[in-house]
Amino acid sequence: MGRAPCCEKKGLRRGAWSPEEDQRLVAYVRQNGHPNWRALPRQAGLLRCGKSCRLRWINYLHPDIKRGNFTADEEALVVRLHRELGNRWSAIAAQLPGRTDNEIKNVWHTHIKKRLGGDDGGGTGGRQEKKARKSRTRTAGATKRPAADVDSSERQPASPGQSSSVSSGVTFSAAAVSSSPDNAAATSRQEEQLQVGGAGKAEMEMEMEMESFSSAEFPAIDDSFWSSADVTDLGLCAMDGDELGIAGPPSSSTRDQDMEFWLKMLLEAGDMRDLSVL
DNA sequence: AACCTGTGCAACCGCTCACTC
DNA sequence: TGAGTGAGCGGTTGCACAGGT
Repeated sequence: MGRAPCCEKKGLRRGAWSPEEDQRLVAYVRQNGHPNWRALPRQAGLLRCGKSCRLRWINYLHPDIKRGNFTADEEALVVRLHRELGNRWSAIAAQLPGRTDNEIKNVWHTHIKKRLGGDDGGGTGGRQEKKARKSRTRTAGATKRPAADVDSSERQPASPGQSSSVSSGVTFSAAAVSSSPDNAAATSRQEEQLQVGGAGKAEMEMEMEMESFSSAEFPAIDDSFWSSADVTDLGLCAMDGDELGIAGPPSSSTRDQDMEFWLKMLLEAGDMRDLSVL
């Protein structure tokens, strides 16, 4: 019963929105609201799919949207809500005024999940692998947007207040943090890496060793840890070791020292479990 | 300087739900 | 009651850019 496509794609623009389009959309919605997204683009004089307009409005143009990096509190809330609600981003977004489901989803996949120690089993788990593949093919001269696409000069600059690399703080070694559910995934990641590169094999082996150590010897760090003694409250995202009063990973450290540092951090963090914040 | 790789985010895709007729 | 339609949601992709080699 093939559903009709949400819009006739022929002749419609795709890709990044130009300032003029934004302006039109905002002006139209301000004046008329959005009783019917499907009809809106035509009425507003936009060569866009209604769905696309809706998305643009909700995720970017809506006056209540809060731009910029997530605060520690917001991240903590996302972590907690995700634990309660799963990947129901819209439900999570409802608890974070000014944040959209899309934004939260992005933040989750790019920042938080990584910090929590990798794949949560859902969604974009294969991202790294795909990216790697893509990079390989891209250099061989592949992916470009369709011709209908906007040219790059029209591309939106990063939104106001948004630095393009917003990486917040410390990057955990996946091995050191890997909390129990993820061992399989982590292992496969490592296997993958082992296949890819000959260099650094010793490091890999060490990581794998560390990982088996962490899963065997560590008390399992369950999700409640991350939500109770929140990551941010441990200062793991925004502070370095000095600020914590803990000797940070020596700047010219060897990898072993790094490992030791993070192990120590995690062990100490484990003692902070009942520092319940939320 | 040139190239390669990883990251972050905006946008798209496809599915499901809710509603109407 | 079932088909058609619009809206919403979650997953995925494409691209720019930063950092590394």
